[in-house]
Amino acid sequence: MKELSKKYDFNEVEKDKYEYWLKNDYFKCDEDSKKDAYAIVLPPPNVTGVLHLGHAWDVTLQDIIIRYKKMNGYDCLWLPGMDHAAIATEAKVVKRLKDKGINKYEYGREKFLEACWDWTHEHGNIIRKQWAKLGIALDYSKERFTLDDGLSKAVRKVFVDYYNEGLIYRGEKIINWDPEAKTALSTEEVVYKTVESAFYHIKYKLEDSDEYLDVATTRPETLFGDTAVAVNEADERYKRYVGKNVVLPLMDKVIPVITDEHADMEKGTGVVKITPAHDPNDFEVGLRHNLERICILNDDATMNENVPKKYQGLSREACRELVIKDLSDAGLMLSIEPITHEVGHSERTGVMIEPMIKKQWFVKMRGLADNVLELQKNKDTKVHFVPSRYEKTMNHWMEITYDWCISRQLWWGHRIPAWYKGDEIYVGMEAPKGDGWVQDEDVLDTWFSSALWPFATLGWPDNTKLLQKYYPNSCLVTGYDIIPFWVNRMTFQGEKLLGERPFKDCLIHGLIRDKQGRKFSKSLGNGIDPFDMVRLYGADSLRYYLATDVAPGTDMRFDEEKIKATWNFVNKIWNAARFVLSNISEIDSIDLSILKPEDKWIMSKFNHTLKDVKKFMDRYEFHNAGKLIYDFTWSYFCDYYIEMAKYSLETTSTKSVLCYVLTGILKMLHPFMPFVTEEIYGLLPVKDQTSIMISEYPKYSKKYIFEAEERIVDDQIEFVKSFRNVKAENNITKEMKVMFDTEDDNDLIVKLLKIKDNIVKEPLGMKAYKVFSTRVKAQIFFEKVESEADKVAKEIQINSLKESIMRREKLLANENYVNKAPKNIVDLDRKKLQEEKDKLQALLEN
RNA sequence: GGGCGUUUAGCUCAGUUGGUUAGAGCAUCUGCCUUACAAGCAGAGGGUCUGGGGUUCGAGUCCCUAAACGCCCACCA
Repeated sequence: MKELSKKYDFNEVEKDKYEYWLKNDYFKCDEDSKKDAYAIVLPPPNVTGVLHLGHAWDVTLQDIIIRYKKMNGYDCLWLPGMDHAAIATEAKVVKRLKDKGINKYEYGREKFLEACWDWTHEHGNIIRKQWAKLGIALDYSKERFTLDDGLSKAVRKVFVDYYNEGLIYRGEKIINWDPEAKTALSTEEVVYKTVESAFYHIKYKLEDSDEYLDVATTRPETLFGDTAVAVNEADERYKRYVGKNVVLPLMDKVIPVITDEHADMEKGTGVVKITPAHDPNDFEVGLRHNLERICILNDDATMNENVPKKYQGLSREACRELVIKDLSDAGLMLSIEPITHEVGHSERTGVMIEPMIKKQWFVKMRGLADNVLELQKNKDTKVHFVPSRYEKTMNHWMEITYDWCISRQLWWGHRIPAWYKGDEIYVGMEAPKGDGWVQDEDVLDTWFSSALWPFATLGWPDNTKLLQKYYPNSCLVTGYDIIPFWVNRMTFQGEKLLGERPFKDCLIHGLIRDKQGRKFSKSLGNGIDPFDMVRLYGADSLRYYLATDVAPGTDMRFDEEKIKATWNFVNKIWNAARFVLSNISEIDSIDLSILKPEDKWIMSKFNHTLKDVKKFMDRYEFHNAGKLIYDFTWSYFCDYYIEMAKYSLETTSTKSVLCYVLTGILKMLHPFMPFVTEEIYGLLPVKDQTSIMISEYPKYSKKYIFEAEERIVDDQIEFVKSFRNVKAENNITKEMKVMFDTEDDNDLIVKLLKIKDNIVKEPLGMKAYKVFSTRVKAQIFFEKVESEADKVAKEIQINSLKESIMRREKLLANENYVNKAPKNIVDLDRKKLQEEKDKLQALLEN
């Protein structure tokens, strides 16, 4: 038998396990098997970088589900993959090339894409190694990439079909422009930040008059694009100006004063400048009044040729300063009122978003979203969120959603399958026949392809075996921050294209923060590399910590001390196993036909625990399941059963129970700690499989519930605890004499108390002090000289007992309580009352 | 401006459908090298559950209300 190290050595244990699992194909699904299917698609990490703690958390939860379901007899598919992350990866590659002195546009589309593929392969390999470190059971034979041929085909199919159905259209609208990445964005890719700014009150003089309108704006530099000034029709203050013209400051130009519902009498001065090309509301106003749209910005947010020469080429910031100065110099600036307000920034590049009018491709959302809302009304068709409150996040989005701008002015991504020839347009799976067709330069939003992930990875649009068996997926696991980007879109796409929800359950977790509750960020330098934690404490410790620290859906504050504590737990298991293994090496079967009371006790406890653990596992409440296993293992099994077992190690039942329960613990723990459980399982003399991964999850068995023995041993333990307490408080040493008086067989108590050598038969003197219990019908006497402090302590104890007795008597005298409360609760109170009375009696006698 | 979450021991977190005197880990204090584990064992102290009101025999748990912190959504010129 292999000599096990005293201290748990995760390096030794985790070495080679992953390769072993892979080699034996334990991670592979079997689409031909008759077993029920259980499928999860991995949220594909961006190939932008490497995995962080959030990923580790996300994949650990999924691995726990997969391993648990596998052990429960399901044919499991866990499909891995990565996301090409169009804008994010493109930004990284642009920067890498720039560092080498290469400009993207001079480099050319083809070579640039090669550089992107290089980047993808590099980071893909790193990510695969990281997955292996964490021990996650991914079926690599099914691995996909959001930009591979299959996904590309699916993307084109959706695009073409939607186009033909009128669900995808090309149009000129105000979109969110990222002047850094020089691309359009969707509303989800815009994050609002509070910015210090000001309301600039500007004089718009009436034509041929000294009168003026006070126009307030936060963006004075956009006045060059103004084509009207609007007031509300009902606004008495401005009625007389309607239909007249005002002179646009700094421009030799007049624009009309119009009435429009958009002008709110309550807001500002009630006069609003209309810039149809740079504001979504103004765009609508412009449509209603047929106003000219003057774009005043270049794609990099510098001023273009539509502004006066002196401002051309300036950045929007520089232009604003100059405009303010020029307005002030001209006496046209009425006042500057400082404010803070929310301004949209690009989620990726961080720069301020410029609303611009552009021709882009859109998905018409209303119908698609309504379909989801309809299906969410029925429990058989809805996506079940865990925790359920996140359903509201999705539904709200479905209610307010806008048409989705899907075209991106990038190169890295799925190129839009549209071709142009003059005014003609062709949308199709392949390039049209004939000369002169030019393909659309743009690519699609990266989320357009990832929205198809739950089914395109299974072969859709072909009706494959995989698709039939594993769609809808059983569960999706992701963070709440991804709901708007991804979960929502997978849902409407799956439901539209396949007529069914993409996954039955959606397990949502939170974000990981640092110990002060701050987000991890590069600028704070508070980032934690999960693989540093793996190096320090092992993957099992990190996994158990991540899976059990918080309840589903809530944020986690990262605490390295807790990973350390988890290592202690693993070490505890390791040593318990060491003890068990060294005592059961010769058994070749498990014989539970004859059991001692303590055997029955631990068997009962094990079965109760198992039942609850399964309940929690099925509900994705891994923090509850983990806690139960922890308590059972440490308290019941290690602290009591193993201690009791030490006195009957030669007995067959003891050996069998030790082996049986240890096996059960390993199996319950395996989804959380795959490495150490696999190691110990491999050393067991009796087991059902070669690998714990493919072994069967323990089954709850009523046969091994022994209520009577459970209660007897519980009572004995209770007695042991109270005497240990007295023993500690009175410094009872090994040498002190005690007398143990019992009616029943309470040998166990003597053993657990380790007082065998202290016991004397003859009665002790008059100063004997007594510990006793009615439950086990036993008393212990020992000599004690009562100090003043003891007397005080005793007095306090007596008083609190009296109080408790009074409280309980009053409660039991309350008819309302006795009649309305459940019987078992009331009975418990009665029992408790009697015990308190006995205890009081004993104290008074001492 | 809407919506959501959090607030429980010194710290980080649990706490099922309301039901014994609210739990865990870490930290603290006391005593132990007891032949699996001193990163361990045996004990102890420490919270009235953010404040206020209500429902109930009974509230950390349900309802109303206030506050602090955080998040999401929203075109405030």
